[in-house]
Amino acid sequence: MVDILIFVNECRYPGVMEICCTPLHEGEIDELRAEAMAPVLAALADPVRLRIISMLIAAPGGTSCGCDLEAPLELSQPTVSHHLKVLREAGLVEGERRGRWVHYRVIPARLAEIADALTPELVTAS
Amino acid sequence: MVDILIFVNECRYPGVMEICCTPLHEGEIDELRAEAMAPVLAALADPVRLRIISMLIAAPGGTSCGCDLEAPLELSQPTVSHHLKVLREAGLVEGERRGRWVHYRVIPARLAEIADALTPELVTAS
DNA sequence: TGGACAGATAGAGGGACTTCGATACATCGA
DNA sequence: TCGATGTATCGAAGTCCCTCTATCTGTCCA
Repeated sequence: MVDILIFVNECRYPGVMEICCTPLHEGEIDELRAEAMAPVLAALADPVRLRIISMLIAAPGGTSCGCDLEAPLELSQPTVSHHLKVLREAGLVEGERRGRWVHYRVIPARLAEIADALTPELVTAS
Repeated sequence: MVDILIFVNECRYPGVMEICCTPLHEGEIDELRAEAMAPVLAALADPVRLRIISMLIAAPGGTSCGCDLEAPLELSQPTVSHHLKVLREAGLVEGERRGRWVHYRVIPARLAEIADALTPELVTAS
């Protein structure tokens, strides 16, 4: 899809083009914060893992064992285990072993952190 | 002086927001929604692109031309152009050509939609 | 009109990711 | 103790992503 919008701006000051590239960057996040935030977003940036998170939240009690995820996801056990590990290492879910099962649960605060990190910037922008 | 500014915004995922940003906590999301949401998160899941978004928001007027991003990011022009393209195709930023510069701007609503989709219902989830 | 400059594109190299089958580990029940 | 079952890890194949250099397009100014 390509949207073509045509804007017609009147510029009163011919020299204004030179101002366009004034140095900016005040209050932008630093490299460290970006490097810390990206992996968590990367953990979320997979259809399978989004579905896993959604399924965990929707599950009765907010928990589900890994074996119950394989069938609806139509993925092999090692693959599901891999995705759960990624989510675990990103701090987005936690697992609790109960006998031979591991019950997984979403950590809501972690999701909220990410959401908040994306939201406040909108205040200054709008 | 009259400048004619042309907006060319390509969205690789047409109609994606309608299905992409169903909150994760409102029942189990289906495969289509997950497939639509993941690429937008993937666009965000890169330190360079997070910094670009932050820099655009922090810039005076909320816009910056691509050339001003290269130095602080310490990346080549093609690399910065590539990242801007990814953000553009995810619908997270838009570019507006002014003369030989292209001014980029974050689309706050898009960020807000992602944030809303991630925001868990802490009351029920915790 | 030609040089200078901003931006986009093409292609390549190196690395990371997703998925699988095979296999090891952990726990339960008989 | 032994077999069954749930989970984790390993290694491989294929794909995708980030970055670069080289090059092309588009725009401005002398």
